[in-house]
Amino acid sequence: MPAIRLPDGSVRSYPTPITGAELAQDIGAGLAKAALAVRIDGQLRDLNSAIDHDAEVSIITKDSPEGLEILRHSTAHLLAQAVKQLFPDVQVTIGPVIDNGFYYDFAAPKPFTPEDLEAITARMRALVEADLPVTREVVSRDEAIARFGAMGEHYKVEIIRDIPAEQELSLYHQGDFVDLCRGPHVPRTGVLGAFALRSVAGAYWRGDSRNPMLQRIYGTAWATQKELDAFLQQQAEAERRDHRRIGTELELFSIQEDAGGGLVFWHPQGARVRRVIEDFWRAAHTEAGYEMLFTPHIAHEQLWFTSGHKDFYAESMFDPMQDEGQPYQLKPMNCPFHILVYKSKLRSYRDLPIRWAELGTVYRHELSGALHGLMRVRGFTQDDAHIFCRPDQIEAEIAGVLVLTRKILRTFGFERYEINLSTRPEGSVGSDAIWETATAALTAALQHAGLDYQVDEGGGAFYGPKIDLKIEDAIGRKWQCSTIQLDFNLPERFAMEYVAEDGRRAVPIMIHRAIFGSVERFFGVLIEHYEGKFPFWLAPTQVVVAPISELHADYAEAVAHQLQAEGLRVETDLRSEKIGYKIRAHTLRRVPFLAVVGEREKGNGSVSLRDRDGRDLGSLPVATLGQILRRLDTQRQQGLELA
RNA sequence: GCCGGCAUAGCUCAGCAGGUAGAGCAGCUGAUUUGUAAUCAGAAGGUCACGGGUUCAAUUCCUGUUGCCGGCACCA
Repeated sequence: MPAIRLPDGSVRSYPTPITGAELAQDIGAGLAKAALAVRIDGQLRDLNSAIDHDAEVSIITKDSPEGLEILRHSTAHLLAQAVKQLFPDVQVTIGPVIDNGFYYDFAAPKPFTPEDLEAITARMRALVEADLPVTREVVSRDEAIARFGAMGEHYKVEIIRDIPAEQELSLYHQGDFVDLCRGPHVPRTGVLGAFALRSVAGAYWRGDSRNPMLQRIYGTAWATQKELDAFLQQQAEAERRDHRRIGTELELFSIQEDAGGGLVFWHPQGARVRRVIEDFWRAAHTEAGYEMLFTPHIAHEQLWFTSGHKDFYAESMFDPMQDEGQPYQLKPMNCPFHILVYKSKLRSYRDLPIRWAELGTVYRHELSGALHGLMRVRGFTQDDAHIFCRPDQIEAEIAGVLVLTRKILRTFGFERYEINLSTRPEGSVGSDAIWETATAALTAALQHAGLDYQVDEGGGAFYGPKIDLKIEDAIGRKWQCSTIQLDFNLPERFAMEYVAEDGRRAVPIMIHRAIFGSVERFFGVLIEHYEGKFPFWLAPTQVVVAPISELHADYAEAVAHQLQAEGLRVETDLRSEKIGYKIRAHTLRRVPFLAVVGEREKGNGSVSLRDRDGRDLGSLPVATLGQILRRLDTQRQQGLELA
């Protein structure tokens, strides 16, 4: 005689065991219709599982996160059912829920084509239409193996063999389809519907590149068609922001087949932006007590044996080149060079902390399949810096890095971060004492800065703990850029030292840190973050002066010169085109301001100003415009408001 | 690196059961002298990614390479 307590605190008693579906029906017809599953004493179960004891029960609908997950999982099963019907010789493997959707991996003799996806989608819709009941069956391990073995589902058999013996095995049936699954699932296929298959791709069995490659079909599923449409629209939005497309359109950069993949060419418009970014970076670092270094791009291979890169990082390095019988190595990192500068003379404890920064271009042999626009390249410039300090200075230095990092990121409009503190992993170098000191210092610095962070236990590098920072862009995507890493390894390997207060030699602590990470990648993130609409201070071309007709060309040039004299990046558009044409052209280029000059403006020394969002900012004297724009530029304002 | 797809003018894309190609935009020339998101006209622009093969004939079919796209794996 179960007494059931509902989430609102009310209790319902029933004379006999009752299923989740019956309970929902008893509460209300609307709920019964929306119900997908039940939670019984915290356990998610199928809707038609029986409740035979006193319990806390809630009905799960697709409006809850759990409900949506079940919906997606059941849609993955629906996909598998459709595939099995259309391609009987395909074996099923796994079909989990992921962010925004699901996938299902199949061992298919022939890869799926886009046309196959359409056919599969159509079959899925038919199966929804058929409204098949979804039922659960508990089976013994031997029986499960026998059944899937008989069906020729060898991957399933392998999965079953790996499931711990004590765990109950359940099968889910819907029509002719049966799958091994923990569940829970929706009660009927008819409740599914707001889904779309998105792509097909290869994926290794069990994620191991030594295993055979399976065919993975990705899909997305939502509670309502409206949410599905919104999601697809958001995907389209992300596509519109694609830095590769915008980069070509705005002539910011290119990657040339003739030169090779992953090697970036900065065109004049992109190079202007980079220059502004780098100038700002240098100024901010100088202000924060850093000195700038320049170091070579190659060095004797031996240096990389000393650093350990040849042992631990060889796969990511280009092969050495020979010169006069000596092997030279293109650098994948800057740190050994900064260490050599440190070691060029004896250092005192009084010299510490030493902060050295370099926009250092490095080359890494990324696998060809990993390359992606500016986000993953083979040659890139790190905004690198190394701090050498005493153990007692760690906390203050980390705090300083955090302040500088936030200051710089905020200037680009990044205010929200996700921060991870990664602690000591297995098999790491360095003493217990130094790991404790360092980890405590990192923690203290984060706490004093009032920053929220998550601890990734054992997620540190073998050479030291680290803080990683992900920035959130304008449409909520997260990008890993900044990193602060302590290093107990390299100072030992290079036998770095300083003379301590007591006259003994001590080993300095080394901190690696980057704020942008890679200038190329950060630029790519900026393009997507701004959708190519750079704030005024970053815009490659800040103003275009466009005359109404040739009669005003001289005046337009005079205005442009005057603004250039203020240090602004100005162009004129003297083409024999109507003003509407020029407006359209420069608006599409995302130039922040267009200064239109005609008879009126020429007459009174003004311009008619308009911004790229189509706002008419009225008429302004040229001198006033110069002042206003100068201020926008130096203040690095995000928006284009003139006030 | 692996699986699949793709590669045609500067860009976006048509086309070709095998008979050496076409549009829009951009660029160029000319006309127009323009008032807030596309003025008109003309000419030009291609080793159909690159190499090999099949064929009387290859941009088209086969094959290798390179690059790109979507994933996977990788990113101490």
